Order: sequence, then structure tokens, then C-alpha cells
Amino acid sequence: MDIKQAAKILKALSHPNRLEIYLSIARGQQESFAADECCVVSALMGNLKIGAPTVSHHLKELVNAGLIVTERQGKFLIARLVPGTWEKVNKLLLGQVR
Amino acid sequence: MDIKQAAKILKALSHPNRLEIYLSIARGQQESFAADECCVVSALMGNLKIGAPTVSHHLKELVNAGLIVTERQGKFLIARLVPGTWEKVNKLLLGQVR
DNA sequence: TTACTATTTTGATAGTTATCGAAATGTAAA
DNA sequence: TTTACATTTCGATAACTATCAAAATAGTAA
Repeated sequence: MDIKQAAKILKALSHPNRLEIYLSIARGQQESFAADECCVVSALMGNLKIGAPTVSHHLKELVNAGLIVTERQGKFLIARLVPGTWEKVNKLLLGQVR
Repeated sequence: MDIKQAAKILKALSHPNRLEIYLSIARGQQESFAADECCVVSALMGNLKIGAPTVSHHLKELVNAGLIVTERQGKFLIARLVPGTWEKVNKLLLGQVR
């Protein structure tokens, strides 16, 4: 994990709404949402005070940083965390990596 | 650690040059720099390709986020990490905190 | 097909910021 | 004091971005 890539990941999480989206996805994964709650964009639009285009934009940035992956299921979009991405950033920041 | 504060800290680390500065301070702390290398701003100016005003600006953002503290020693400015700040962000991101 | 819902794209705008040069300030040494 | 060096402040600019409204696209159901 080099510094530029780490900065990109940190940047993706550096906006409150995007961090909230990321954490919602993480929580949703833990709690294994019911089918109704899987419609990521529309579900997140309810919690946050932002519109669908903005949520779509934020999701793309999280994907682009390698923090999540998305998958279309019918009309809806499902998101999952990419395992390990955050941990690599953390290791760099903790200086446990050479 | 609430989401807004975490986002602020992440934002402070989301720029490559600022992340590099933060990591340099962290490394410098581990290796206990000799006196000559303690002049933080001028030392970092050599590694990075940015001027003194910009380094000063970046340091202020790291201070403002609670990631480092600075102290003037004569002509020079010394910086140290604030213990625990990063760890709190990491705990939030790992979902290990209620 | 048409109608409805979910998401994305486009285009625009307002606000933020990384960077610089120049000037100002702080500090030590001569 | 004057000189020299380290840092900060000021002012400006170019680039970036979060957000929206409107239009377009994708998918489902009637």
C-alpha cells in the first residue's frame, strides 16, 4: 500500500455523508438486511439528506477507491465491503508495515 | 468518536502530501531524530516538492484535526503525534465500537 | 405495449482547497 | 544593531467537489 493509494482511500472516506454510507454498508453486512432493505441507494437516501444522484456519485467514489463493490439485483443495487482494504490503510498508518 | 469528527480526521490525511507529512512525523518519533532533523517544516520541504507556506498550511490542518501537536523550539518547529487519535478512527471503521 | 420505480448521467453552480509569490513575523547569531 | 534563517500570513488563482434539477437509462410489472 503506497501513500498515494492510501490517500485515495482516506479521501473516499473523508466526507461525512460518504463515511456514513460506508458504515451503513458495513452494518448492513453484519446484520444481514432483509430483502427490502437491500436497495442501497434508496435506503440511504432516507437516512441522509441527499438525493439519489449524489448517493450514486458517492457510491462510485467508494467503488473507485476499492472500499466496496456493487452489484445490480433487478432494480436495486447491492453493495458489499471489499475485505482488507481498510486494514491495509490502518497498517500503514500504524507504522506496522515496511 | 462521531462520524463528523472521524471524517474530519480522515480528511486531514486524505491528501498525499499531508499523509506523507504525518507519516514522516510518526517515523521521526520512532527513530528519535537528531537535533538537526527536528526542523520539521524545512526538513519536509526537502522531501516533498512543495514550499514552506504550503507545509505550514498542511501542519495546521493536522493540528486542527487533533492528529499532531506542534511546539516551537527556537527557530524551529517540532511536531509530535497525538496518541490515540488515529486509533479511535480505526475503531469506528472496524465497527468495534458501540 | 404502457406505466411505474430505481438508478445513472448530464450540466450547472456554489463552496472548498492546494499551491504559489511576496510580505511579515519570529528567533538566533554576528 | 544588522544579518541570516525559519516560519507564518496574506492575496490570488486554478483545480476540485458536493449537490441539485432534469433528462436518460434500466428493470419490473400490469
